[in-house]
Amino acid sequence: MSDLLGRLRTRGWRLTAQRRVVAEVLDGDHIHLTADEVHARAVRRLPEISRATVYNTLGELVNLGEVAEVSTDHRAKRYDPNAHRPHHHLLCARCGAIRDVHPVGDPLADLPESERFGFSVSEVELTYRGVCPDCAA
Amino acid sequence: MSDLLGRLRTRGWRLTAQRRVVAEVLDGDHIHLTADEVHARAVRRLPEISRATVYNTLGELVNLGEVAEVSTDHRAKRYDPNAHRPHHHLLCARCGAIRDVHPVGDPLADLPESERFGFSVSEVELTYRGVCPDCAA
DNA sequence: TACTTGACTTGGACTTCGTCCATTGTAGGA
DNA sequence: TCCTACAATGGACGAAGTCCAAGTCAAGTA
Ligand SMILES: [Mn+2]
Ligand SMILES: [Mn+2]
Ligand SMILES: [Zn+2]
Ligand SMILES: [Zn+2]
Repeated sequence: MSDLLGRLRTRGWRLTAQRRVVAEVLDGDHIHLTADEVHARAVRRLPEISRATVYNTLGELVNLGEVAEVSTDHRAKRYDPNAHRPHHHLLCARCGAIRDVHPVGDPLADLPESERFGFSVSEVELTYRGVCPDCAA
Repeated sequence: MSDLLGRLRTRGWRLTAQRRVVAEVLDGDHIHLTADEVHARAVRRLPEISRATVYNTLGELVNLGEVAEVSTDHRAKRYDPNAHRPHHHLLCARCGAIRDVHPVGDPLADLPESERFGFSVSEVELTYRGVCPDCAA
């Protein structure tokens, strides 16, 4: 996320207060906020920012490959600024906590040709579920 | 899915026309319908069946472990009658086609202890994405 | 600095997916 | 056949997200 704004400027992005705030809110590790959570935090810094703008900006960041969409539960999408180093997710079935994880090996290699049905397979998403230490206590 | 209705009856399920129709609609291989698709097909056999009943019945089947909920895209949940033999999914990014797949190896074993953050991990969901033969042509 | 303009933002209407609930109907046992 | 607890209904409601016409403004130009 470090020099996100610089990278975006060179791509012709118009730098507005709203976009700056959305980028700031997304900064950090193990960040997986919903659009409404992003909006709530953005409003603290820029009270007049609209929900529509947050959705627009998140969508653009996803298209540019700067942010990844994550579907953990069947609820709202979550937005992950850690899009540059590929990773997977571990989540707590009780409280919804999410951690970035890096399994060993390549799950793509585990899908034999006979199980590909003629598809050209390019991507794999892996979600581990369990109970976190806090919820187990 | 074979003797689903029999199994449900022994569990004290009241056997109604609506539930029978929902079960019939879900019968088959590589079936991953949304609730509204289930409703549309059910209506053909039982015109007065309501959306609420379809949702209720699907929810019950999921709780009983007879049907699995699958979240492929970020849209509607899909209902998978193939809940008894565990499997994963391969889907086409263009047309949304979904196939059941069985990767080799155990993805659970690929998550080292150091990447578990104290969680007790019990479940793993694996989704492959690509382009199906029809869409590639 | 002031001007200009196309890109950006806004709020509210709208859509989709799903839940909830009061009322009505009925499966299955007595 | 009758009873009644469980199930079905449809319409209101809610959450998440999209769309649009109108207003605003970033940044290039002079
Ligand atoms: Mn992540
Ligand atoms: Mn399946
Ligand atoms: Zn937890
Ligand atoms: Zn396809």
